[in-house]
Amino acid sequence: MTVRRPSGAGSARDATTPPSLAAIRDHFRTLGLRWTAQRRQILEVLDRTDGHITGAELVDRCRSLDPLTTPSTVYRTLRVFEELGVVRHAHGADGREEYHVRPAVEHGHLHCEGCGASWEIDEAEAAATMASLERSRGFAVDLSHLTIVGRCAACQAADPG
Amino acid sequence: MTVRRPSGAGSARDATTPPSLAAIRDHFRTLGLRWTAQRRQILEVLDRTDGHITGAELVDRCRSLDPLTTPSTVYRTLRVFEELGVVRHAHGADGREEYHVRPAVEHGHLHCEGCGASWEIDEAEAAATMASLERSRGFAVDLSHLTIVGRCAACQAADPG
DNA sequence: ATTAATGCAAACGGTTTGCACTACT
DNA sequence: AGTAGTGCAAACCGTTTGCATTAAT
Repeated sequence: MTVRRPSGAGSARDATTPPSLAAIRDHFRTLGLRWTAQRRQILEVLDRTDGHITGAELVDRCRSLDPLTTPSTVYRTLRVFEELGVVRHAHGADGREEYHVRPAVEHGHLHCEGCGASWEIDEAEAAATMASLERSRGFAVDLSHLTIVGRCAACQAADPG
Repeated sequence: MTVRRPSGAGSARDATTPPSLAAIRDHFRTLGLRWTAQRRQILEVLDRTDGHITGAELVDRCRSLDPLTTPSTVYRTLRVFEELGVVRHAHGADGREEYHVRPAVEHGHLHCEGCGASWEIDEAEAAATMASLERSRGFAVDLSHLTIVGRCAACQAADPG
C-alpha cells in the first residue's frame, strides 16, 4: 500500500508538536486508511518508549502485551507510520534500524563504544556540527538520524589506552 | 580464534600510515597467524576499494575474481583484519556494516538521503563537531565510524521541501 | 607434525513477501 | 459491499556457526 500524502496538517515535513492519538487516528481515516486495534497498540508501545526501539524489540514488546502480534503487521505499520511522519527511524550504533515517535524537538544520539551507553543530543548541542557542515558544504544535517559513536569521558578515564 | 595483540608495530591503536602488504603479511606470521591466498586476495580487493564496502559486496567482488570464494572465509578474515587494525568498520547510512582499509587519515562520511551520494569528511571538517562534544561532554568522537545523514546542497535546491 | 584456516552446509536473526481471510469504513 | 489491513507461512538477505578437511608454518 502506498500512502498518499496531502499537504496540510500532519504532513511529514512540519516539525511541530507530536499529534495526539485521536488526531492521528482521524488523520488516518481522512486519508482513507483504517484505524485498527493493532495500529493503536503499536503506537502506544512506541509512545511509551523513550529514546528509540528497534523493529525486533517493538515486536517483542507488542507480543508481551498481546501474544498474537505478528511481525509482518508491526513492520508494515512501522512503514506506514513513517510515511505519515508519526515515527522516524535512524541507524543506531550497532547498525540496526531504530524507531522513535517523532519528538517535539528533534535529537540525535551519542553512543559510547566502550560501555555501550547512549545519550541524546539536542539541537543546541549539535549546533556546531550542523553550522559547520552547512557553511562548508551547504549540507543540511538530519539531526534525528544522527548517531555519533566514540568514547565517553568515563571510559576514557578507565582505559586511557 | 582470538588474536593476541602485542603492543608495538602494527598494533590496532596507532594511527600511522597504512602498512604495506609485506608488512602485514609479516605481522601475521609474527603473531602465529597464517598468510593465505584468500587473505591476500581479500586484502587486495579491500585495498583497491576506495571509500567503503559492505561485507556482501566484498564477497561478490572476491567471487568475481575467484568463484571459489566462500562467505564464511571473507567474514572471518574481515574480523581478523579488524582486530589487527588493518580495516575499520562503520555503519553506513543504510545501516549496513561498511569496511574500509584503515587510511592514513581517518575520515567519516556524509550521506545525502535525497540522491544517495556520499562524501568523505576529514578531521579538519569534523573539527567543529569533535571539539564541541569534547568540550561539552568529554566525549571523544570516533571519526572513522561517523556517518552524517542529511540533504546535500543540490538536493535542497532541487526540492526545497 | 602441528594447528590455523578453509569450505561446506546448515542455522541464524531481522525483515519482507504472497495470499487467503478478516474487519474497518 | 468494498477494500485496507491482518495473520500465516514461507522466502529473503546478510551474516555466523560446527565440523571435517586442507595447507601454512
